[in-house]
Amino acid sequence: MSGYEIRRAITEVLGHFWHESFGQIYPTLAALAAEGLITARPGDRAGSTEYSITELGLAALRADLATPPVTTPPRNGVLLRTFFGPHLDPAEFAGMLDAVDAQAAARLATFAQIRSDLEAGNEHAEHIPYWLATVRAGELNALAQREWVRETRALVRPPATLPSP
Amino acid sequence: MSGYEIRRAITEVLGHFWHESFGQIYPTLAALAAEGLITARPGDRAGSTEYSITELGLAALRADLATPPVTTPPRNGVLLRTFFGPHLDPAEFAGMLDAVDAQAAARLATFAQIRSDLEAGNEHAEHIPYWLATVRAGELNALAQREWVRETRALVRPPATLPSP
DNA sequence: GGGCACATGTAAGCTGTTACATGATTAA
DNA sequence: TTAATCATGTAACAGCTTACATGTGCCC
Repeated sequence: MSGYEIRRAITEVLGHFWHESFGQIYPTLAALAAEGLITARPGDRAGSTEYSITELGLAALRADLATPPVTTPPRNGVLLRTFFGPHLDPAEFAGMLDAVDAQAAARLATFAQIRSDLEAGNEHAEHIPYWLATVRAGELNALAQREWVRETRALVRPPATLPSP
Repeated sequence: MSGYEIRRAITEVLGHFWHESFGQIYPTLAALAAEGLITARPGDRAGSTEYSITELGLAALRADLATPPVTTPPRNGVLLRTFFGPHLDPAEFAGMLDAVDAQAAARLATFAQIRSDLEAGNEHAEHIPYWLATVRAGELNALAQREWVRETRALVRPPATLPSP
């Protein structure tokens, strides 16, 4: 693939759990080619370069994947605002919850589409269970977020007391 | 609070959804003091400085909180490894799932402790629902992760076919 | 001819981490 | 007395984003 295609593949395929910018991709491709982990050749379009992984590169990839995953320290803006809830305008806070819910719902719709595409296709058979697992992670996460929104709405705006009989 | 205390409070109280390092905290405190958003005074211990928020600072905090949360682009090492699952040794992959599950279980235990502390105390009454909401977010997220591990184990290692009668 | 998608690459600059240097206070 | 904790601050650097500069090829 070319750098451009790699970017698109990362955005479209890994989008819900990974990202890279051009500023990372192009210098990295040059570095990987210099190390012999990938090879470069002219692409179909003028000026474009297509890359392929080498045996050495595949070994390096596998060694990297065998490394324990790095967990990035958390910076969750929604929960930070929730923590300081009493300092926010209630309507503002409710609006934020609505936005979280709507985004989670939209993600669920996307995942449903990806899931049905994956289940319909019959290529890459050995990869399918793993790809479905990443989609499932997205679904479970979105479902948990929607549940959190429901519970939080109830928590912060307790129901009015029933009129006494 | 002093910078050191702020660090500890962030780690202990906001730890599951926020973090800051000393390299951020000390320069930021100096900048905030220069802007008049906080005031500095000598602390109890020799060489320590305690800070308090000013009215101006409180207004700035509220303005910041009213801003839409910034969502950091995702880099999920576990899902990246899952996506490339067929390139991993199955035992390695299973070990990663075990680790994810164990970490989620540990987080659930921590959250249970925090929750009971929050429910027992009767200070900061107006904050309690919001603090419980952040804990609940951690719980729901950990539960979703454990469910994902269960489902993924089944997905990638399909049950042996039953012996025919 | 214009606009869009494809395509590459770099430079400026911001954010944030890590490591280090330094020292006071407290508990074992 | 010695280790741990409290406490501050900086410098080097890693990582990454954004904006910009530049150009091709296709479709309307």
